[in-house]
Amino acid sequence: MTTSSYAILAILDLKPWTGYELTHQAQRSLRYAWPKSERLLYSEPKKLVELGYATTHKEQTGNRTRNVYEITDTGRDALSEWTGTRTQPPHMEVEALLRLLFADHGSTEDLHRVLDELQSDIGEHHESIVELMGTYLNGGHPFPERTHLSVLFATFQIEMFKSIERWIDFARDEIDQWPDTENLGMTQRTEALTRSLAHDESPLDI
Amino acid sequence: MTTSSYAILAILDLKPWTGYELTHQAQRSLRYAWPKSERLLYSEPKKLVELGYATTHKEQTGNRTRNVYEITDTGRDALSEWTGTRTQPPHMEVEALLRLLFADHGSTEDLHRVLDELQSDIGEHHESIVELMGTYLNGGHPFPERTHLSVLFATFQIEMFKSIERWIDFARDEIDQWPDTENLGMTQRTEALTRSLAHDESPLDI
DNA sequence: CACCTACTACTGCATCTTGCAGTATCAATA
DNA sequence: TATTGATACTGCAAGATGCAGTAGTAGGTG
Repeated sequence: MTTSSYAILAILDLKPWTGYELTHQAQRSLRYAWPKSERLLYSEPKKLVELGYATTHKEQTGNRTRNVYEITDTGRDALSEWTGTRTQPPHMEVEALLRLLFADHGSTEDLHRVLDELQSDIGEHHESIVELMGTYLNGGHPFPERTHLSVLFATFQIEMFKSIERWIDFARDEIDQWPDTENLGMTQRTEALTRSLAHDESPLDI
Repeated sequence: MTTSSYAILAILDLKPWTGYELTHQAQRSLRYAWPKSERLLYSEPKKLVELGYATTHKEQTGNRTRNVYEITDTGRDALSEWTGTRTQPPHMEVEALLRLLFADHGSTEDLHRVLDELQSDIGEHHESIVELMGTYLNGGHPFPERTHLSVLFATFQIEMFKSIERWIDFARDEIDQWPDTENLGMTQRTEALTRSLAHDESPLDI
């Protein structure tokens, strides 16, 4: 059982789903906490059935069959046990930052493009979560009794997106001061920044 | 060539390294932008050699051999080409948020423990990057001419860590208002939060 | 001087995960 | 009637991780 298995098991605990529904529900609801590929999401419920944590049966719609999955009591026990285990540390991959670290291979224009791309990726997610909150306000939550959890979760997302967008603006201003990407080293500005970071101050507030 | 391959190639461009040094340098410097396992980091330079992007030779220290890798001109060309490709969107896995989303399986104490664990994980990283900035101030950067890049990168980290820590405090206050984790749904507080999020306001500022 | 520990320096293997291609049905619209 | 887009998956190759295992070296202790 991986964390992904428990994630699927938790969704399965809400109600029975077909593989297709489960996969797409997982992509929608877990996208910002635990993003997993469609392929994996299709495989997980099969594993749960093998372990006795879920049951499956085929449903017919005309000429097509769908696999319906349902959680078992053993599955619910497994979920409760998971609650007691240690939470894994966050894992964040940001290719834009990787490219920033090695920006001396390209021009400042290249680096600006990287920031533009990051901004547009974050912007999309940002917009769609703001929209989602609009639908919650109109009673659009699929499991209304769980709204308090979804909304607290959403505050995290919005905070992150806003922070990243603020940082992008800050980084753009900084890079605009650079004559080039290479060999600047410890400039006066960089030293001021380093000093404030070493005192654990937020340089964006200055 | 994956993004991880280019990451290793970029580090190889700084100077020749042994597999061991390369692996550990990559873990230190990429931990917050592109975290990869030791195992992968050992495999990547071999792939680079196969592709002609690096050369390798054995060095002897007594009875032990070490593999030294060096970038080739073809490798440098590959790096330049990479600069022109689209940056991948960020990918963030936060198990603590997954557990928050399904917190109705456990108690508010369980949820508080999850937040404590997140805080301690983030806190460790936060501390170590503040310390790192202290060493930069004392000329401790291994490639001084690249300090401007490392420091701008560090501003991102510190901003993220501070945001997450602020959010943890906010979430703790919110959860303390909950009589339980289950079936609260759209409470008055949650509705106020949802409303401010739907207007793209930061609820933490209120 | 032998012993122990911690670090150096990797490799193999099972398992997890992704991306892509492929297959086929169904419903709505033009 | 044809076509598009959504439904409903599966197989396979390749990327990535975790863990165990192997073995040499340097430094300090008793």
